This record gives sequence, C-alpha cells and structure tokens, in this order.
Amino acid sequence: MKNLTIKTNLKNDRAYYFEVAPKAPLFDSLTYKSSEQLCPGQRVKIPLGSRYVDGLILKQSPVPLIRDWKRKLKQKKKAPVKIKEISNIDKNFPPLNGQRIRWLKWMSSYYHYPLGLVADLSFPQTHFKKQKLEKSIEKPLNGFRQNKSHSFFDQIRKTVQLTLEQRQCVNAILKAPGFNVHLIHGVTGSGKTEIYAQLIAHILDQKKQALVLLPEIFLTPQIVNRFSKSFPGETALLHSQIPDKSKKKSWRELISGQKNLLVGTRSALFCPLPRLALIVIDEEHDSSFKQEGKFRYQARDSAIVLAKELNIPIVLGSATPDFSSYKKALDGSYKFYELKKRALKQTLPKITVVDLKNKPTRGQPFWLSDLLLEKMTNTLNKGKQVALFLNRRGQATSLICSQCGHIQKCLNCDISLTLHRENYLLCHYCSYLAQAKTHCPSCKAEAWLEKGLGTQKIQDSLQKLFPQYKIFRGDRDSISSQEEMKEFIEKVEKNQAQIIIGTQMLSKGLNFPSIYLVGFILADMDFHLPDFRAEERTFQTLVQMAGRAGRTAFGEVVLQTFNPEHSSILFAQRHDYKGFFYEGIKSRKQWSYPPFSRLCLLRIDSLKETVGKLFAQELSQKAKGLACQWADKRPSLKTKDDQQNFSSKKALREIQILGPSPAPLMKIKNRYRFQILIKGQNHLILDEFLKKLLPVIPKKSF
DNA sequence: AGCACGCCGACT
DNA sequence: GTCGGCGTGCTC
Repeated sequence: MKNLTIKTNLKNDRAYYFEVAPKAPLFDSLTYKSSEQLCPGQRVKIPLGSRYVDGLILKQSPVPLIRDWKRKLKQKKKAPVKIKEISNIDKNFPPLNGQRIRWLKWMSSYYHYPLGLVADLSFPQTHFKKQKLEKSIEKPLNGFRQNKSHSFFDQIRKTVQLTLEQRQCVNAILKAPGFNVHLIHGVTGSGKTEIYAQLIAHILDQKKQALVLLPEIFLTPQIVNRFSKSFPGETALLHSQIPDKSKKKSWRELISGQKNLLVGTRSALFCPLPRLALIVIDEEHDSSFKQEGKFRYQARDSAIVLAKELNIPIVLGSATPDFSSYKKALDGSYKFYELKKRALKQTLPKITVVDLKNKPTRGQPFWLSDLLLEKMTNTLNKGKQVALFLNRRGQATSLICSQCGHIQKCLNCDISLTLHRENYLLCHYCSYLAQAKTHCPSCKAEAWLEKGLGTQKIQDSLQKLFPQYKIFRGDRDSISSQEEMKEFIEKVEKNQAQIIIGTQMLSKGLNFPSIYLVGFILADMDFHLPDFRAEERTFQTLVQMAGRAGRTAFGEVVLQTFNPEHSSILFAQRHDYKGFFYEGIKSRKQWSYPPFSRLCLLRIDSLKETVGKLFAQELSQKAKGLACQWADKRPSLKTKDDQQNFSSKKALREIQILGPSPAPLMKIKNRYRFQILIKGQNHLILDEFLKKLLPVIPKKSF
C-alpha cells in the first residue's frame, strides 16, 4: 500500500458507504465513505470528532443511511450530519471473517461493552503509546506449513501410553465432530494434559489450528513446556508478560498459519486463528478466566460461544469443575467424561484433618499442630520434600496495639496494613508502603502485637524449628515473573530446598514429583467472604493443592483448620467432588444463586462517601421502579387476575434488585464503593432488563 | 470583561 | 475516550 490518502479522480468518483464500529465508547456504529470497495472485517483508520481512531468495517451500506437521521433532523432542524471519509485501510491484517464478527457482536452485546473496543482486541495489543501506522506489509500472508509431513498423532501415540479412561475420552471427543462442549472431570494427576495433547496432535495433522487457554500462564511453565516440546515449531505463546515485539510476531505467525497451536491466557481467545478447529480450556473453573476491569468477560463462556459459532469442539477440563459447568454436564447439554484414576496408578493422597481449636502444642507456634510437626519431621528425615500452604503473604495480617487496640491501617483503603519483613507495612490493595513505627500513633505505647499469619512469618518460625533444612517461599513477593517461577521450579526439582512455603499461587499446574507431604496451615481462611462462591473456591483450592502431593508415589496431606466440620473441608478430605457439588447446589437453588439465576453487580464508587451512597440509593430506586413498570408491560407476564401489585410481585420473581449496600471492601484507593445486585431469573430476562436500565443511568464522575 | 474550571453531550 | 461548548463564578 503506497499511498495513505485516497485519491478521488473522475473515474473513481463513486463512493462506497460502510458501517464502521469505531474504537471509542460508542454503542452505535457510524457510517463512513470510501472510494475503495472494502469488505467487512477490515481494520481502518477513521476521523472521529477531532481525532483519528481505529475502526472495524461491519458491512457495506447501499446508501448513505445514517442511524438516527430522523431524530437529528427533528432536534436541530437541519441536517448537519456529513459522512466522513475513511482515511486509511490497515492492510497489515487480513479481514476478520463473518463468524468472528458475529462473535464480537455477541461479546459486545452480552457483556455490554462497545463493539469497536471489543473488536480492537482482535489485533495485537501494544500497551504503550499509540503505535505508528505500519507503512508496508511486512511479510506476505501465505501458506500453511508445506513440508512438514509427519504425523504428530502417530508420534505421540508411540511415545505416550494412555490409560483406558484417557483413550476412551480421546476417542469419544474425536468421534463427535462439530460443535460440542466436552467436560472432562479428572482427579488431579489423571492426565488431562495427555488428552489435550492427543486431540491437538489430531488437529495439527489435519492442518488445522488449536487454541489452549490456561489460567495465569506464567505460573505454569511446566504445562507450557509440555506443549512446546510435543509440537515443536507449531506452538506460539500469548500472554501479558510477552513483550510487544514477539507478541506481534506470534500473532502474525498464527494468522498466517505458520504456527498452528496457540497456548495463552484469556485474551488469546481474540486472536483470529483462521483455521481454528479445537479449543481447550484447562482448569475451566479458575476465576482468572474472568476478566476484571472495564471490559468484563468470562473467557470460558465466551470461548463456548465462539466454538458454537465456528462449529468446532471445545474441551473443558478440571478436577473441580465450576458448578454451572458440572450441572450442564449432568443435564446432558455438555458431553461428560470422568477420569477417576491417576494416570501413573498412584492413589490419591490421604488427607488428615487437624482441628486447631483448643489444641495446646508443645512449645511450637499455635499454627503448627503436633501431627503436622511430626509428619514433617518424618518426611524430611526420609529425604523427601514438604510443601506448606497459606493464603496470606507477608509477616502478619495486621499490627495491633496491645495497649489501646489501635490498628495500623492504610491511608487510602479501609484495610489493615500487612507487616512484611524488614519492618515495612504494605497495603495489599493499593500497594501503599510505610515504615512500621515503633510507637503507637494513638497512645504512644511501644507494644505492637502481630495478628494473623503470613508466609514470611511461617518461614521464619520454621527456619528456627528446622535449621538444618533449606526453606523456599513461593508467593507474589518472591515470584513476580515467569523467569522467577521457572527458577523456583528448577530449584525445587533439584531438591535445593526441602521445605516449600507458598500461597495458592503454587497450587496451579505445578508438578513436583518429590513432594511427599502437603500441609495446609489454615484451610479455612476464605469461608467468611461475602461471596456465594466462597465455599466453592475454598474447596477447589484445597483439592487442587492436595493434588500437588504424591504425583509419582503415595503422598499425604495434613489439613489444619478451626472448622473441621465445614463441608468444604469434609468433602475435600474425602476427595469427594460429587458430594460437595450435590450439597452446594442445594443452597444455590434455595437462595436462587447461579446456576439457578443470573446476576449483575452494579458498583458505584466515589471520592465522597455521602455522594456515592446517595447516588446508589437513587439508582436502586430507579431500578426498582423500572423493574415493576417493565414487568407490567411484558405480555408474557400478564395473567387474568393481573393487578398492579400482583404483577409487581411477579416481577420480583423475575428481577430482584438488592441493595444498595457497601461493597465488601468499602474503601479502596481512596474511593468509597457501594453496590447493587440485580438478580434475574435467567439470562434473557436479566439482559432485557439491563438493556433498559443501563442507558438511563446518568453518566457522572465523582 | 476575561478566564479557569467542571459538566454534558456528541462523535457519521 | 476525547474534545469542544457552555455556564458558573471568581479575579483583575
């Protein structure tokens, strides 16, 4: 492409009109013209207001038809709308196909986020300043691999022996072509990765492409290595830690078909693989598939919709499936596979629960029971490794003055500061950092009491108890990059440390064959969270972490808790996912939480507490009013004895507005947060309601 | 009068 | 998201 401006000579005088989704927070597409014939899915530069933005061609319009033209005319009594010209066509990327565009539109509508901003994710993201427009096409986009003629499938089959369960699963998935959701519920160590690899091999042999989504990829170099080794030359990696340059390179290789396996985190879903034929979501229950921030989406759910659009299979795998996924598997809307045995014939580790209540210890800290201490000693004496888990990093969760009860709090958040080594206080929410003072600012006493446990504290205490052993700590303070994680894994594998202490960061995808004993210092730290999924998450974490024990031989788990009777703990102890599911699903039904309803959380935050609160109250009132009014109008709700009151009640069954209430952590980063929960009987009802409510929320910043 | 600031709405 | 228009209110 040599010229960036478009010449309009006499011959080329005719203008073509296109609907474009601009990369701006606009929910409507806009009409532009061009002297060139363009096709949907092309990326263009367009003038918008006084600047230029990227945009995506949606479709051609036969006439310069402008949305809302009539409304404009009425308002201003003249037609000030002039159609601007597309200023540049980005030829570095081939146009997105119709299926991709339809999927992007679905994403935009389902997650209530402007189409142009969603669509932009289908192009490599550079996260510094605006990129210079590329002058020329770097490489011709041609050709899938030509001279690679060997079969991955044959090769893998030769080298890897599958269990019967695994083989049956692979065969069943291969026999169901087209769109199907396959849920693999496999205990930890049951070899789900092998199944993925076999399926991928099959896809690659057909000269098609596969996508594997993993949660927080930089924490799981082992599984990534597994794929790159099996499919050398075919694998590309995409996640946030990859530098922009190589990200662009990978992207190019993938859309041109030079690479055919994409392993990445949730955003990799947007890479427009032209011949995508299989999607795998590993650890499908993992909450990091949920994108937080401005554009909130669930990558797992979005992937299912994409697979449906492309009519290709999607495989979800987990040892602890999400309740909604498992329910769909039981209902029969997902195909379901159970792997009950560990691949290398190990048994699942034996889990012993220790009640920490009223258990005097013999001199060791309260969080170390006699049993755990004893088992640790035995394990270490046998030359094997011990891993201990605790969901809190730092030294202590808070510093409390033993004289007046003053707690050291963050200035910006309503959160107590966490004491870290070297005497500094850190806010885990806004990273506010302060020196720990020797005297209490309130009563001047010099009597700080450390409350709560952190991984650092555990490390220090254990080092005193086991001076002869080396201890490694794995949490976000000690591991912040993929490199550090790799190093950590290597050191552990080389037995450079005998005791490993970590947060749940280490529970994901790690495979340390030499770890025999896994101990949970406090298994019940997350119960109390005001989240209907808190128990599910605790259970998942416990099972995942317990799964780190005895990957190649028999292993043991000690689970310390103050709530030994809690169902998350009891079922985890028995490795009983099913039992936990049936128990948990009952209360979901009783309180009509998902999967028996759909939720939407509106969060209001403000620098001023009163302003935010008032706004939230007004919004809640508005929503409640709209819910009743809206319900009355819905014909499906009308019954014979339908009166105002009655239908309002019925509306409450379909839509419930709960709140406002202060958000669980009311003050974060100097902002006061309130929330309103909207509960809809199902997605359609909720979405229809939201499409009415969201546009009438006044746009305010405060 | 002149300007700084904040709010609101438009953007084809 | 970003810009411009416009009203308010303060200052020279």
